[in-house]
Amino acid sequence: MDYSISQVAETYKLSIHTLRYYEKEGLLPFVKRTKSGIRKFDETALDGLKIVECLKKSGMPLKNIKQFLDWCQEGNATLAKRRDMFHERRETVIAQMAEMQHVLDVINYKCWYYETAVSEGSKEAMQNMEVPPGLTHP
Amino acid sequence: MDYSISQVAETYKLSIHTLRYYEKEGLLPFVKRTKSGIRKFDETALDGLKIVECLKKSGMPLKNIKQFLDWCQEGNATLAKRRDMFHERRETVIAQMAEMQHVLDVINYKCWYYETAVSEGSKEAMQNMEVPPGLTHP
DNA sequence: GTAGAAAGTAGAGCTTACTCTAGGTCAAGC
DNA sequence: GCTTGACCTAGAGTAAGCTCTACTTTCTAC
Repeated sequence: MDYSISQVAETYKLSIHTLRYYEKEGLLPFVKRTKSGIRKFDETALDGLKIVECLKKSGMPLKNIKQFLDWCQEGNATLAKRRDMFHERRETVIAQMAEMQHVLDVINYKCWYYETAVSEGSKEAMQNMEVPPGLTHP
Repeated sequence: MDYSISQVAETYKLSIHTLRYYEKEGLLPFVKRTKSGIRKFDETALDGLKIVECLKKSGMPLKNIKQFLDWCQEGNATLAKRRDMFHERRETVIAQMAEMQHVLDVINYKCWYYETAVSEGSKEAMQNMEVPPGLTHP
């Protein structure tokens, strides 16, 4: 079953412009065309798009995602590169999640702080910027 | 104790340019100056920078961070707005962490896939784009 | 008091990732 | 066969977040 660009845009919450841009940048090598030039997305093309989206969400720049897709086209010779890339991605994502947990700790503290400040009324000028030690880097 | 812009840049892994840019954008309202115009960062200024960094890492655009800092300057009248902002931030960060876990699941699958593909040698043309169902959105 | 490092300003330039416009083509329904 | 809507391309424009340049001033050490 094939999908049109507008159906894919709808499903993946990307604009049609963005999908065309991705293809121009070499991020959608599996998208085919009808004889009259209209794009058709089959399951392989959609799986490719899913990987692009996944890598993008992992914080990878589009040009590196294109690099990966180029390796895919080159066949088995690049298997080790691709494996190493996913290992590196895994480390990056794990580090990001740890950082996000840290950010969440600070935000939770701030939520508590402002809940207290609001419920106590405007007791004193609360212009506080403090963060408990251990919740931030240095 | 006060710190110079270069010490702060070093400690927080930001460029001097970036710190000056942040100040210009109103993101560092607690930074003071010597009589000759040289910036000095005290504990309050550093706490302010920590919050900016935290909000930035949470994915908040700089102009919204500035909005928050403006509210801080306005005093108690904005306490509820600030509380609501941190609640909204918390929801966003929690959603992002869930999404990152999902991304990590896909990457872990890909790590396994490529480890297998590499160790089995170039058995067949592995140009696979597949992702197990349930690991991606639609 | 002078060299050189480090600070300052204003403003131009860059990168990434879109986003939009103009103008043309194609397919389906009347 | 003609309208209408979805598709196409090429290329210009935009927003965010830096990053750099040019030039001046200030601080530190000899």
